[in-house]
Amino acid sequence: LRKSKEEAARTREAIVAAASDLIRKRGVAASSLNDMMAAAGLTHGGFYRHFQDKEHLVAEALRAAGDEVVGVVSCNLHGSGRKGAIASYLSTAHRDAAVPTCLFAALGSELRRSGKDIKGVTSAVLERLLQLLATDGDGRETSRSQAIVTLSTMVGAMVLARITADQALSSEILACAKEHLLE
Amino acid sequence: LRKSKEEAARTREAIVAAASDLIRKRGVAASSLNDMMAAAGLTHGGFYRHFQDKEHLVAEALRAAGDEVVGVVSCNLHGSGRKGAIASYLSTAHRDAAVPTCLFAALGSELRRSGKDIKGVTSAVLERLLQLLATDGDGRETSRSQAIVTLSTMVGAMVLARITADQALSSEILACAKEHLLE
DNA sequence: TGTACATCAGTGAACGCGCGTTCACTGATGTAC
DNA sequence: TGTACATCAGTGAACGCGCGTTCACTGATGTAC
Repeated sequence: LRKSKEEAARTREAIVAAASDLIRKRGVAASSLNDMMAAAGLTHGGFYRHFQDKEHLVAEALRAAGDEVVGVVSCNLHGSGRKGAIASYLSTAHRDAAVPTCLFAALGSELRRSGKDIKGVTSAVLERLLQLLATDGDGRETSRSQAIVTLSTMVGAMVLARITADQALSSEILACAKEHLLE
Repeated sequence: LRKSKEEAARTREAIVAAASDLIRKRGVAASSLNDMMAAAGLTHGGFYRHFQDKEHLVAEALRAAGDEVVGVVSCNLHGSGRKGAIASYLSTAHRDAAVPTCLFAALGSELRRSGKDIKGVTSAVLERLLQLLATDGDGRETSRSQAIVTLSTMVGAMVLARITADQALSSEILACAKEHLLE
């Protein structure tokens, strides 16, 4: 049942997209090839027609997730300015999203133990995010160190808000971080 | 080869301590019972004489790790004040430690997907850390919302500093966060 | 205090399972003439 | 344009492995008398 080149390329993209979502939902280790292929509507056997091994798919999926978070933040920056982008990131909607947008908050501690290729991918995403945040919605430059602190606070607040079992504390963390970053 | 009650209790503590270290090094999922028992100098078969199942050990190990981070921060606060405690947390030594002190920075994204028992343990640790940070080294109260923002920035900066493959960027993140939090 | 027996901490083999990976196979697609 | 054949996307069974968990066993510890 060979597929046309266009169809095969679409299949590959579907696998990457499914992997990108599943990995942000469950983490890298807990996302099996079987699960990711099934999420793309395929059986596991065909995986190696598209990717060398699991690590290569993970790297591509994280690159896709990185493009997405950079795109969303960029879009929010240009649409609602620096404050709007921060408020959107620190919203309960982002905290509770079935597929978290930000791969750093979703995967941070797992990415630390990844191999060089994956670390390279996520480092590039981090650098792009910092450059984005070092401009406000109208393209004016703010300082790089301010961007670093802002992103650190955003990611840390989201990680802590998702850890706690106490809903009131979780919302309090997001609210405090938001209020502080919006001055 | 039955052991005395005291010896058995010491064994149990050793397992919890070994698990606490290994889990912060490698994460929960990547720490097998076999590895944790071996780290305590035992074989895997005896595990169920001490714990009901893996999840119960993980919960205890995280409680122990929580006690440790609360202890370290408390000690630093009383020894070198608020600024000293923050500087110590955001040091490259903490970033590169074989066994990370802070379980939130080390395990944040994995804890999010844990069961209720484990979330309860980590929530309690988070609350204790916030109460600690809401006092300075001399016992004076600062605001709770400030403690939340400070801890968010600390955890986020450590997560990001550990993710990046770029050593210069990693150190820059820690330095920026430190400078900002120390005013 | 001594003796006989029950308890149980720890060992090492075994289990069922899901993992990443491989492979023989199918049949539509792509290519050479 | 039509025909013959090579290619390869996708399927489903199979592999070796490590996982969490169970279990028969050992022999020192704890207990009853």
